[in-house]
Amino acid sequence: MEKTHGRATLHDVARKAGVSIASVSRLVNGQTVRPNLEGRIQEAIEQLNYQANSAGRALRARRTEQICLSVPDISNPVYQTITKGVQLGLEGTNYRMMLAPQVSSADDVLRQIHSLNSSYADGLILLSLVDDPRIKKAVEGLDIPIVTIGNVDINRETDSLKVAPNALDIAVDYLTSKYGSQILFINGPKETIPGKIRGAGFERAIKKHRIEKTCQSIEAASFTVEAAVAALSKVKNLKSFTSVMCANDVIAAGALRYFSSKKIRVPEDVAVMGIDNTDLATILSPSLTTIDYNAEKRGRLAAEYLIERIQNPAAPVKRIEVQPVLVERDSA
Amino acid sequence: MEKTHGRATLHDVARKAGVSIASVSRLVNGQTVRPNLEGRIQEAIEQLNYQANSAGRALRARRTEQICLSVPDISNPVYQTITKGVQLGLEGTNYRMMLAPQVSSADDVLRQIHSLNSSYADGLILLSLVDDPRIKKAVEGLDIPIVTIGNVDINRETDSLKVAPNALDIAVDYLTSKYGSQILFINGPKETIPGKIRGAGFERAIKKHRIEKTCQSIEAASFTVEAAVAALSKVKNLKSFTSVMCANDVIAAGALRYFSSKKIRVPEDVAVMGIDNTDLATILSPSLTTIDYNAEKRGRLAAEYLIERIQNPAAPVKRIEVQPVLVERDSA
DNA sequence: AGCAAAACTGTAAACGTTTACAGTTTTGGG
DNA sequence: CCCAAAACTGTAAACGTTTACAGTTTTGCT
Repeated sequence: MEKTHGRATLHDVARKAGVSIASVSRLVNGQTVRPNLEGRIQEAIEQLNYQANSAGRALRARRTEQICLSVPDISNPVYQTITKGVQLGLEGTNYRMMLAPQVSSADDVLRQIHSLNSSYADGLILLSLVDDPRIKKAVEGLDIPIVTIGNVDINRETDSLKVAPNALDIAVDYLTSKYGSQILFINGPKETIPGKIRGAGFERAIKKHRIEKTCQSIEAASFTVEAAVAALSKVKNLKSFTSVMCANDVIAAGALRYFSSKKIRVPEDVAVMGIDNTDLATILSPSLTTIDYNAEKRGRLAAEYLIERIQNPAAPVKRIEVQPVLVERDSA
Repeated sequence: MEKTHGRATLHDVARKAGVSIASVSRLVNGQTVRPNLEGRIQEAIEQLNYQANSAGRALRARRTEQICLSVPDISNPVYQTITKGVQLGLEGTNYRMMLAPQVSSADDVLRQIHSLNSSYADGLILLSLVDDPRIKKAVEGLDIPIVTIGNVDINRETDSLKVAPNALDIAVDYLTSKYGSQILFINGPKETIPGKIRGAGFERAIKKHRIEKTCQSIEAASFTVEAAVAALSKVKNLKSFTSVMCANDVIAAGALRYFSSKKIRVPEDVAVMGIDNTDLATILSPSLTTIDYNAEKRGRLAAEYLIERIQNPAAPVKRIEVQPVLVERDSA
């Protein structure tokens, strides 16, 4: 008889079907068993509503069928899109996804990585806003595979998904040709990885165009609407710019909000452009011209690559560069 | 000596410290041990970088320290906010959060609930868009506690967090007093739980005001910007309405987008109001007047109640009703 | 039919932890 | 200083699964 309390185990099924637990286990795991057994076992499984216990399996087989996703801030639409992509990539596998709590500071990331030492996940998708030597070190001690999204550099032969660095060239090409060379760049905090990268990208692009003199770069204290509004409202010579390039869509939303409050028309008086092409881009009015960074695809690929790596640790390392794509809408 | 391969175990620590594994386990779990042992054990733990293996613990102690959050659609900002709230509620505990893949249809929910039979989580926070008798049944077979958010009704003594049903009274009161009694209500799909509830709420509110004749209710095919735009563009007598009440902020974003494209000014020509008070509300221009449903708080409480319930299954059932609050901004 | 090889089955051990129980040490009151 | 009670420690079993190994049955060829 099955136990009256708690869920049915392999033993219960085996007893009911009159076979050994090994046979049940094998059937459950997709190995072939003799047809006469298979019928009885299937029936027993059905009747007892048997489902393999994760902990038992994880302990013995040394795999949890869980992966961990670590994103800096779930409020940012780009991370939501990545999260969705990861979910998509997991579809059809039997991997589950842990969503790590907010991991914005380096300490958060470290704590997160450290916690993985208790082996509750088979792999990690790491997205860090910050770059810190301690992160590199912590990651080396970790014995599960990692896939990184974005430009976090860790000393490890790690699969990674980056966006090709020419996004700001595309943006500056577009803006200058359409609105002239007076571009204001609103960056996020320079101590973040995207802040560094996108800031450098802008500098490179305007240098290439030799328009450094007519352009300017300012910095919002964070990648939020409020910080963008605050940064923008400090700009004295706002009228001298014909377009505003924003380091991401959220900052662009801040710019739109600021201009709307000042009755400055977009794009007639000033063009606004974002980066990421998140859901925001079509929600905002005017809809946002932006550079698509393929967040969903990167999330999906990250999940797929991570699982491939888990299943085949020796496979060659994948370092993918996704191409940014200009998406023209109404704001620029 | 510790093993050369893999992570250190209790045995490794015990051997190094010259004590029994039981003592190490106890120290790790916060029980008191004699000071002379404690020092040695701590040192061994440190040196071996020991961290208890989740699977071993889960198997033996019958708790995974994981909870599962099941949301219909991570693209909807309100679920993002709830997710964030849950994360907040988990902070300071050592519970981890699994984010279930998209569970929009009843089948998805069923699959999700069924999968929990493999005991990979100690509890479930359930948010369902749909109501289905099979869900009730599936939930009854589940042997872990559940906290529901929203009006999903399951036959179980379950902790739940709802929003008091007077939100649409508040909204209609406000709109009529400020913009008169010509209100167009844009609902989401009526086969969803929020669609049903909010639709009924609107009917009740306009009946109370005896303004049924000047109001109208239309239905968007889904809770998305595009569906809202589509629904709105089919309305012939749009000019006869002085305000538009939307079943949530996303639909309100669609309304704003539609009006902006038609050069209809908000709120001068028509007022627009949403429900949820998500991040969208401040991102949109004009910023959205909306009814705050306290998504973050509900998420946080859901997590806290779930953990309380896990730790004390016999505690009295909590059925909380959060009060909706009008948040006045620029759109109405 | 007979036999070797192939295909399957069952037994038992192991994964790393918690915990009941019995045994040991410490504490503190007289 | 003695002794009972309190506080702690160690031993060993158990949680539910997978899997090596040895044993059994089936297959397919002659």
